Amino acid sequence: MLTIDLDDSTPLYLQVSQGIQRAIAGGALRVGAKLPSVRQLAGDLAINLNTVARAYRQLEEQGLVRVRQGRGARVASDLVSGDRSAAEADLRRSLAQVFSEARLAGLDRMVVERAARACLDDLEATKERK
Amino acid sequence: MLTIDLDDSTPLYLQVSQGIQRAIAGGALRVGAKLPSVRQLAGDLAINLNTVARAYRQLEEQGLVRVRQGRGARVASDLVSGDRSAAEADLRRSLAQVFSEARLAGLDRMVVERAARACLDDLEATKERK
DNA sequence: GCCAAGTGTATCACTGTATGAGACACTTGC
DNA sequence: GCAAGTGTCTCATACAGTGATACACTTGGC
Repeated sequence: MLTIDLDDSTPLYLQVSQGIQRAIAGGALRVGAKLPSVRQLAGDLAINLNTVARAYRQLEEQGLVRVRQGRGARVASDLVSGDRSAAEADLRRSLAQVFSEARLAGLDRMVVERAARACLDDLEATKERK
Repeated sequence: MLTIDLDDSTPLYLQVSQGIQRAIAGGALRVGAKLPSVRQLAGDLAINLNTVARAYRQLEEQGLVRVRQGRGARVASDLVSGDRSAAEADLRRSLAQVFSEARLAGLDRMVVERAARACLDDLEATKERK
């Protein structure tokens, strides 16, 4: 469910935390679910346990995960705090960049629209099966 | 047209190159247009000229800009090379992350859809006026 | 032809971030 | 009480980002 790409310039700890974010947003990880231990996940991904620990700490700062020494980490929420309008502004900034890159790469507007719809659908898909 | 946010963790040189990318994708900068000199832009943005130079060099590697010593930099193309299917895969990865973050921030699916459509429209807006 | 002004380039130093190795501390169950 | 499992801390290293400064190329006016 979670993969790491060493060629990607995105820091490993971010690849990990973002992967878990997506799993939570998509419903693959529900509130209360236990995350693998830092050693377990580090072993699976063939990276250092500190790197996983850092990802967990970041998720805890966002309030998505609750980490307790000796006990492991669990999903604490599927909603981060912070005001909506700021989030919407961030969303627009991100989308403007992503769409620009897609168009520069020669992707047609229709292709981009279809990809966007597909991604949104994927996100809801798992969520529905409650 | 181009702004720099020191609080944003995105490297300055990337903020610069991405801003120019967006300007090219949106049509604000047409092929052949001259970019400000590295000193000029660095002065405007209150950053080091090397940082701007690095952004220009990156844009040149992508083939979007042509830089010549002593002569300045011009927009060389509004299309980067590379195959479409890879670009589409990248697009999907990026969108999956951006949408996940938006939903975690509590944004409704409809709000996200509306933002996406608005961003796409903005992108085409300037382009039309030829 | 020369030179001043404008342009990008190269080098060096400094700082902070990312990653990893290893030791430490807490919790649980037997 | 203790062994096994869990997260945390500290230290070291490598590299990326940024800036100051000096260098090299191009153009235009004379």
